Amino acid sequence: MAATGGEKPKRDTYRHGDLRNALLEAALELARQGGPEAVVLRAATRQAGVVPNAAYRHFADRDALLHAVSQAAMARVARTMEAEQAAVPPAEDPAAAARARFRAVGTGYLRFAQEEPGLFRTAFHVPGDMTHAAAGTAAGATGKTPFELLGEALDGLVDAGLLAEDRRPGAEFLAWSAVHGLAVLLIDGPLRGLHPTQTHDAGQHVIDMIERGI
Amino acid sequence: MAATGGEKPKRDTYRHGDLRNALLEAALELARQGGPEAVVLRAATRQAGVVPNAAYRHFADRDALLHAVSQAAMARVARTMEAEQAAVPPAEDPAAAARARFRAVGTGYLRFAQEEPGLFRTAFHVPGDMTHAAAGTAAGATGKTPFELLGEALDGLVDAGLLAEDRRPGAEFLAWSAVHGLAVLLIDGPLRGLHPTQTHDAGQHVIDMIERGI
DNA sequence: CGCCCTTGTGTACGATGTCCACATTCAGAG
DNA sequence: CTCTGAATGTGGACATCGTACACAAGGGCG
Repeated sequence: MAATGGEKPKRDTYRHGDLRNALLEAALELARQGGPEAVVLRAATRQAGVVPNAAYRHFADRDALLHAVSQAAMARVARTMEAEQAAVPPAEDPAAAARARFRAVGTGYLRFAQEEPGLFRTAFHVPGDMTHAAAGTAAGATGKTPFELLGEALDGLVDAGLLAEDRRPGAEFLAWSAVHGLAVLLIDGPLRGLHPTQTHDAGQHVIDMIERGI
Repeated sequence: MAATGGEKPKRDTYRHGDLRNALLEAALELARQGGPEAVVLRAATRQAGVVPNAAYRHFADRDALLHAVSQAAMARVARTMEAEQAAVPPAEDPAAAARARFRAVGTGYLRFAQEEPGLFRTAFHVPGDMTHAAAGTAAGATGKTPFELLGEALDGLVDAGLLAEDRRPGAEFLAWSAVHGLAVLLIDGPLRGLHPTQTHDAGQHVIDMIERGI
């Protein structure tokens, strides 16, 4: 019994009915624990209770599957950021509110990176092209991608008078660089295995730097 | 003739003489063009004109080989940073000199990322552990690792009175985060394919942000 | 000169991505 | 309601990879 992995779904109908989705789900789970390189086509089909080749009816090749997983992971990043923003206490001062919303973007991003390192790495794994980070499939509940969320938060800073207009252009790349870099450091860099509280502090420090230096 | 790849070295001696090095060299080239996933053990042995298993006399497994390549790549990062520092014109004002040396660290780092994306990605590819970035094998000509070079540059800023002492602790992680994040953006993020001059500007902007926000 | 440890060889196995031909089924045209 | 074609799964096969095990070659030290 130990020989047969842990896949359950014994189909009785010839058709699966929802293979594409099942494969995506299985692949997402693989990515969750093991990152992009753990997304192996045959494993996904196994989990879905189907023969390896069946996958080719729904994905051109392994890369296409991985790409779909990447998009899904990116969408989760967006959702985590949205959740973080939603959690910020209702603001009195509009400037304080704009600032809180901006910080929530970075905090959410970093939180996701720590909580789901496998998915995080998969989201940003794109050999050759990552422009798709702005694609529709990468959007969260509000229909916005992580980049769009960041952009809006920055606009909010400008509106609130916290960021000079002439500093606005290109600011997303400054902010994104810093936060993403820290995320990498935390996930598999020298800052790995930091205590959660220290991790949070590190994140706040980086965001402080961004606010000062942007 | 087209069937046999492009490997030349027809050995006549049974012993290779310098296999470990040959493998490392071949693997480095593979990484240079194709990143970490392109480092395939069999390809390296093929290039070295030796049977696949021979590699196991010098590396425990593919991961060990990849690790060695990663270290070598990291050393090149260090050398590029050193070169960038060496190129800064002799300073009059000590403060300006410290500042220039600091900026050179970031600029060199970014330059390497653009010029050798494959090696750059390989240098920072470490599934599980990246603490080795501070290991001796990762050092450049002066025997210092990228992290150490950054640390020294920051110390220089403090000595020159450009950075408050109480801001010094942990500053390397702020700076590293920002620069590394930008490097990733430039290599396979939305900033990929930017014009070299724009690329340089982006780098300077990020370093500006660091100086202001650190 | 002879022994043995190091280094390279041969053969083999399991896993993976992918191709091609075939089987099964669903859905719509008549 | 039946027939038929387009979707969807299946089976079998192949090249490539990492790696294990047993064997061969040969260099260095007694």
